Amino acid sequence: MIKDIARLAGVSTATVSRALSHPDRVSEETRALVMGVVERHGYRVNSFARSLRKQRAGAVLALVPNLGNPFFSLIIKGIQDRLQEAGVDLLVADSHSTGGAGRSPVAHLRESRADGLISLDGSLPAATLKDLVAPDTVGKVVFACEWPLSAPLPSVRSDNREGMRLAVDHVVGLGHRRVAYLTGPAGNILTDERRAGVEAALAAQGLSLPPERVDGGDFSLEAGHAAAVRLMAMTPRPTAVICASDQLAIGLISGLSALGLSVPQDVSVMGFDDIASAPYALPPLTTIRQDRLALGRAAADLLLERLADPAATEGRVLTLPVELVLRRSTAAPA
Amino acid sequence: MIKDIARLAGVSTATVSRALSHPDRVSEETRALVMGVVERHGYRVNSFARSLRKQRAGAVLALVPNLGNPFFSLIIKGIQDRLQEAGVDLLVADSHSTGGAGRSPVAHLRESRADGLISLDGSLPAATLKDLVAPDTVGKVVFACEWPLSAPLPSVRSDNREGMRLAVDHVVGLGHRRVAYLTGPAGNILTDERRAGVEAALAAQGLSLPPERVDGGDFSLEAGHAAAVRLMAMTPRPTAVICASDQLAIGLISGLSALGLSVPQDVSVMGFDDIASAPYALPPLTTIRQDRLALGRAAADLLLERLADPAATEGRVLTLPVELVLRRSTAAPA
DNA sequence: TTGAAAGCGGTACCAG
DNA sequence: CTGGTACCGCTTTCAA
Repeated sequence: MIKDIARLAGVSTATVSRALSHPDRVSEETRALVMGVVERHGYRVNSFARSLRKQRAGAVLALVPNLGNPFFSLIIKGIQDRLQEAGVDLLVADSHSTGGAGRSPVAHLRESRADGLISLDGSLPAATLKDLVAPDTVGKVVFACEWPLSAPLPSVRSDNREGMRLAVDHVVGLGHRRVAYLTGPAGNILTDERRAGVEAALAAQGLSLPPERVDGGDFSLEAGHAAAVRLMAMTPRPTAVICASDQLAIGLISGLSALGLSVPQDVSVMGFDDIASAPYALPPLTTIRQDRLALGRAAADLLLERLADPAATEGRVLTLPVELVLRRSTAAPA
Repeated sequence: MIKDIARLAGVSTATVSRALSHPDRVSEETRALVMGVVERHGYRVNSFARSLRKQRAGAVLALVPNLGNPFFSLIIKGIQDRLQEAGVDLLVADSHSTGGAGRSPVAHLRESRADGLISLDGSLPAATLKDLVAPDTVGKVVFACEWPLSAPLPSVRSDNREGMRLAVDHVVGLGHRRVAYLTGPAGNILTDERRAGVEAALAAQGLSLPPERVDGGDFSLEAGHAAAVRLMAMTPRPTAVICASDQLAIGLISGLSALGLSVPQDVSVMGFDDIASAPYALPPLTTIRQDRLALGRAAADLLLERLADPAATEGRVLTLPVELVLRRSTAAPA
């Protein structure tokens, strides 16, 4: 194809290639000539041929725990925005729907379909993780939002502990003493971090988090809804519940409402994330905001930098600030 | 690379290639021999070289109006699930964040980065649309959820009109006579379809939808929230509001609540979509369910079929059934 | 069943 | 600044 352009322009293929990829290495007139022909024929370089020759895909893979989970959409958008600026394509895959023919996500790297990988899943199977830290892949991987405890790979994350400190200080400041915690899925790093954050902040206030005041088990609406009955059956009841996610909080409020209880009159509820619907919950949800768009962006940025210079980004961890967003779901205890 | 394997196995590269791609065209023992070496060295084919030779990318591009909008996540997941089964990769791009260097999404097709395109955006710029119906691309494109009115391209969609008929019949059956409609963004095909559906169904009941009883303007939570004041300022007030999306409905309920009004006692509210949080809204939202996962799946399926046989899928339109989901946000008028 | 070899469409080195 | 050309890694005739 480039041959056709070369012939039509009366130059060599090398010149066409240069005119397209290194405009400055070609004389003004030649460039105009070539570009004219290119334009007129709607010529586009074949990305395989180019990739094969340059040994890079021009694409990056994002690995998402569950593509159907709306929580990730903004992170993905952040990633895509940044990649697009760099002229890099974004491939997405679901880390849970096990690669059809059992293909590990790392296959994309090894088959050079992608130059790098951003994982939003910190709980990858040990085998996959092992593949990721292999010498030929370790320089191409970055984590976003979650991260694996067992390997010191570069990552971008929100300041989960600080977020929970903000949450605890807020409800304790309101006068709550019995605060319950709705946690995420076992084995998840965010679950661990946030819980540790809650415990530490509570301890700093001279309070504790007895295990029976911890419920939940995943980040979902359902889990939050289901926890309401159990939490309210306790005596004495907790007067405030901090949730590991907004979904959990919204589910909880729904469950509480089904019990005839209202927020924040009967219980205060806090979320974590500040998802789009948090301001429209009833009552509007007090929560900890993490900037998912910025997180995605930063992760893409980090990966791009890592691909360019693996050594410089070795083990780099970026912790993004979080913020307390006061709305109406918390109040002083009755 | 394949050369190394060939050398190590003591066979030709052709044989290695065959053992990998057409195991049946190679003797049992040769295959075992080759596979052994492949296994031992963790060899993976280079996808560019293969793509370059076979002239196909093994990837498909999904074009999303706004990657950050959680509404699309389930559709994307459906697409990805189906593609994965077929061993095809999924690239995603945002149709609104105009391709960095102004690259049209069609560039992916022309540069053979993707074999096909699934657009979730029915309102593509005229120029893009023109590119899509060009002879060399028209056989590679399919629409999902939305579709362009000006070009008869294959598409998968929900039965929007029937959905609105269900909604209208439900509220009218409850005894409502003054029903308002919260509509989507102007120029959007779903906006048009759904509104037409509402009008037709209302007409069939001997009722009408005067323009002043139409509000909204996009599918968002914000728009729903903002509409509450205006809707409630009307005299006489509408007793039921049908919304073009669940987001709109949830925003509306929030706005209503800020006004001291409650649903469904003061007003009945219906949504459309049945998003994950609909059952957890306060009150749980009565809505029209569209199966976004199935929709994505079907779209991927259709594209795969179209790539295999463009003629057979010419202008094909798949309309997926929708369903009324009764919850608590609707009741007989006071 | 297997091997030799011709590309697939570009890129970049090396001369000129 | 431009052209000739080897080569990126794999697939697929064509012959043997």
